[in-house]
Amino acid sequence: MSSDDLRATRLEKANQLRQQGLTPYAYRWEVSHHTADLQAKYADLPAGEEVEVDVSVAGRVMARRVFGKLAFFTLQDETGPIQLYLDKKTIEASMSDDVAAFERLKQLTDVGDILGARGTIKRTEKGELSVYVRYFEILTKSLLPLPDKWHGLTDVEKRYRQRYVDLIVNPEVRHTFRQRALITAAIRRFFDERGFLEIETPVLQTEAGGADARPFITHHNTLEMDLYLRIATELHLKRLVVGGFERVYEMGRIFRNEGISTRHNPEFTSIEVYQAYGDYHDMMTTVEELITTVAQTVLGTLQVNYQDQTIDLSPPWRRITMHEAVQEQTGIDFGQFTSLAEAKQAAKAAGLKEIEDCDSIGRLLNEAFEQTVEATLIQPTFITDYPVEISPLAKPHRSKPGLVERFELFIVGRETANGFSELTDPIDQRQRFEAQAARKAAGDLEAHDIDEDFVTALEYGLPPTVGMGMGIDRLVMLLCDCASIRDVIAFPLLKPEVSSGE
RNA sequence: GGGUCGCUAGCUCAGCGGUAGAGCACUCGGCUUUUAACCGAUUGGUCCUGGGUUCGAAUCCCAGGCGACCCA
Repeated sequence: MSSDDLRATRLEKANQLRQQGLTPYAYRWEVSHHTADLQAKYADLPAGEEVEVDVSVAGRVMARRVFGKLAFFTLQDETGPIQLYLDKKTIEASMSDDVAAFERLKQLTDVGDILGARGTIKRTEKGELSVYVRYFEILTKSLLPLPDKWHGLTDVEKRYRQRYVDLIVNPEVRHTFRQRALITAAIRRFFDERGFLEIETPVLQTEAGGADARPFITHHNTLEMDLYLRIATELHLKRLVVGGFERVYEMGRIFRNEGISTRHNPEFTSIEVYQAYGDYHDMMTTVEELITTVAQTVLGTLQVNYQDQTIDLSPPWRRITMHEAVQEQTGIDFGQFTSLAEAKQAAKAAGLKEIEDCDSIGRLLNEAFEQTVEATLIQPTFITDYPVEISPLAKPHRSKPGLVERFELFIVGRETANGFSELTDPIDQRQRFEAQAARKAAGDLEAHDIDEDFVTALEYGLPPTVGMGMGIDRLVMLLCDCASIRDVIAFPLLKPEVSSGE
């Protein structure tokens, strides 16, 4: 039967319900229990026994097993399944003013319908905990068939395009998004308990900044001006620290106009945290505490299984400078070079590729790091002390010229967090911005102009401050063992399907 | 951006140059202890789109679309 025929059949059933004086789209149902609560409460009820309690459940029919005068439905609510035991005699006795009740179950309900059911608790002789139904209502008539009850929905594209179907039939998907909510709640609790204030900053901005990334452009009609969607929350949160909030954070959506992959979605969730009077050493400890607290709260363990690898989150995590890490992998000490040409020669000799565009030793070092070190950082590792050229908002290192006080946290070869002692010198900041603006003028689409107002804010005085940004999606991927960022974003960006005939 | 693979019934898939198939779902009949219920019967198609080759294309070729994976 074709899709249209299946739908027509169910529409006809909805009409028949109306003819019986019933609505296929009810208004409410009094729920007394979730199925998981019942499963837990009556876990020890022996097969064949009934408990004379009144319970009321509601959910979606996932399976129907109908006999002549007896039927078993599998009902699924948010917490999971329970069986409905529907027996003709009992239903006819308890719904005596509704003679068509049992026939309605057989003829007018389908897999996919939302049902409400009241009755007692009974474990069947075959051992399945059931609601022994005395009264039921069809609360919502479903017009479309669910995927194959055994194979489910496996087509990845369909799962993302119709996430609601994915959620109905794949319990592990519901679990992932529940875990995600627990993770974000635990993160907020962590910072709230430490005196941080969550403050929301603008998504629409006249100038994007705070990161190297291409922004999305949108348009304000009455102002007749283009606006950018934010690529970071950094510059506004630091303004708040200038204003006197000593501990602030924001968890929210960031938009970057770049490609899509298993690790990139154009809109993603980050948290940025700023703490006055601290430095990057303090923040590394905080990040360590944050992630271990979240893992312990949500997973109950610090041994995380990710894609067949075991990640040990037990602190303390390894801390190693970028120079040391690169030297470990390549044997090259980038600190010894006095000229770029000399450094490039050594890099080429070590087999590094595509280094022609690097216009400084610092960028070359970073390239060497990305090519040789990043993928090896499986267990949590803080890489510290980055070149100033790639860190335009970080404070110069207190003892190492050319470097800044910055760290990045790597887990399973992925950048998971990025933090630094914030640059508080407005004159230095202006010069760094000018260098970025020059790159933009030279055609770098990820570079941005000087944020004059931010420099002004720094001139009023930013206390010594440490900041940190972390990708929430990647953390959820790690803790939920998801290979693709699309598995932790409910509605990932997809190209529209082109329907023929348009 | 490059490479590999996929797209056939509502779902999961087979068919790979000669009449478009199976299981599940749906529809009808039977059935008071099933849980992938079972038994019997029926129904269901833009084979992703557009060209080309051929007597004949779901199948071979070209281009395009969407997606997955790997690489950059």
